[in-house]
Amino acid sequence: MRVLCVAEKPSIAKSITGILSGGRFTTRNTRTNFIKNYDFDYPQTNAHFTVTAVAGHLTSHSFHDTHQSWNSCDPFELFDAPVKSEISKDAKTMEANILAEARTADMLMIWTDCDREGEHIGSEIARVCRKAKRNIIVKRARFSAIIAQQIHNAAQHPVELDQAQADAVEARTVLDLKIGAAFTRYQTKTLKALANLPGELKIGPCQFPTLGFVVARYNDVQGFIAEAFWYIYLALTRNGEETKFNWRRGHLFDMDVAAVIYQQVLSDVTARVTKVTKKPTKKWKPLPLTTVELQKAGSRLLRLAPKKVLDIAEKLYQQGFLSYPRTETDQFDPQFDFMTLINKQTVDPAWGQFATTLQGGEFTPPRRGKNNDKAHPPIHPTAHVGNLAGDEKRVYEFVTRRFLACCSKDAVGSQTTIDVVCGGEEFFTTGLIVHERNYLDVYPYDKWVSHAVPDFAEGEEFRPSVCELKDGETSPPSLLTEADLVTLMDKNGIGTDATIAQHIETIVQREYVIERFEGQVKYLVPSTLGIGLIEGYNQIGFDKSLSKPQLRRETERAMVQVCERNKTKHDMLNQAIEQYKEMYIIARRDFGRVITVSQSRFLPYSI
DNA sequence: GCAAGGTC
Repeated sequence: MRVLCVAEKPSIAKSITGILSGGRFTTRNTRTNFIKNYDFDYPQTNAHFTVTAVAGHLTSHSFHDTHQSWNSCDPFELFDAPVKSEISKDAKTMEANILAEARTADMLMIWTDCDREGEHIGSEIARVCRKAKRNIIVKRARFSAIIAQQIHNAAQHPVELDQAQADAVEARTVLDLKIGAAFTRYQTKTLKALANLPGELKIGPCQFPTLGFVVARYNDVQGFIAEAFWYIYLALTRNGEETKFNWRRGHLFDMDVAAVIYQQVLSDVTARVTKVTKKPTKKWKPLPLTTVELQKAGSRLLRLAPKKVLDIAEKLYQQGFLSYPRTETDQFDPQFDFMTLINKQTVDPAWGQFATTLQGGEFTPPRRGKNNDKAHPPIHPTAHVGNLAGDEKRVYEFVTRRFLACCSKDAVGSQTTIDVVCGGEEFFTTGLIVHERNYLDVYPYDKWVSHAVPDFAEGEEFRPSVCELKDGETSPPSLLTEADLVTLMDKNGIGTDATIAQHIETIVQREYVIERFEGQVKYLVPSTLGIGLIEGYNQIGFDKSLSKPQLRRETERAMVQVCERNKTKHDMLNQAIEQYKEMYIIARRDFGRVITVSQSRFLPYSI
């Protein structure tokens, strides 16, 4: 029996080979530089195994010649035009490899990631192998972590490929192409005549809402009207130290009411301590690291663009320093071997000492988040490396410190709250004493510092040194940062962990969005072009405007229904296409308004 | 010449 195993990427092929072969295997090169074929015997199932890989999807989708050219048809026709799927140019040599290997194999065992895209890639691989050998047995190995026991179990008990998941991905792929092509061709043709545009106005179902978020926040900032408020401020200076008290009411927007209360307080300005509460408190250590969290942290703490952080993590992964950097999982497998990885870090001059204390008994299992993609563990260092420089060093350091922090203990402190009453009004102040820093010692990105309050006794009375009616005003929301945008996209299901950063980079490259620095912080502001497009589409009055996340969220939901077999891929495709067609028709009917809004925006092209 | 999703 000869079994051909095909993984989604070379690294997985290598890992499962190492486990299944027990380290005894031979390696053959293929015509694709980075893909190897591994051969070995697997006595457990009395089979000869060949393990290889592809690199993601093998096929790409396009229109037939009749609709390929921009002048071949009205863009609207694209919604109903047939779409063909072909092996993409880059994938030809990978296809040739698995074709050749499949010819002499009895069974194909698919080892792609256990997610929707993995199931679809599996279906692409199966199609190629059946072309080489019509009656090849097709099986799928199911595993949720690269752990010896799981990999052996998957190899010995393969299951069937899940066609429903592959169908869901197929439907989305076709849908995205049609939407992207129809709207891109239409708005480019219509608006290009107007202004001196640099090229095509490319747009797609993820680009629309991503840009929409940036414009919406910009409008919130522009349209913000500050509101005045009033509050009573109380302070006590004792032994040269000032303690500030907060008003329980926070602040009031009605000056007259605030003034009346203030007068009442002034009638008796003796403050009495009603309660002194001292309670233990903790600062929780961080959750295991996902891609989205890495990007947010990278943007906020390291000031690196999300795409840049992911590119660096990718490179460190390829060098064997980090685990796979695209993961939604924020819980470690219970069998995860923490100690071996912690041991590797004990030699580091900066955090080695801390790793040693974890080794010596301070280790505590990481917190468990709510997400598990069943394909990859949280991001962690897989080896120690001491000779990195620049941004690579900073990203590696962040991931490593985060991992060690996860394996450490929460910080422990105690919080003191002092409640006082003055003139019938309640005020309070709090103090914090940090007793054990624990994970904070290795994770300087979190701040938690003691701020003591003087000793107050219950029942104690004092005369405040300050009692004033102060005013202030509400402050505008801040412009969107990249970290904010990643959060919004993640929450609304726009893009995936692997593509969110890409989408952000795309709208910047297309000049719909401009990066604006205020000090060290980078904000995203829409360009005149970006505002013109989004406001134009919004003015048309879609309740499900293309600039809002709703339509994309519905696509995501429909995919889940297809996966659960509550909907066919044809129904999903037809229903979604009908909705986008409707948007398109309204846009075309009212596009004059888009043009009016756009014209003033487009002419002064750059900001 | 259009997208979004994989990964190199």
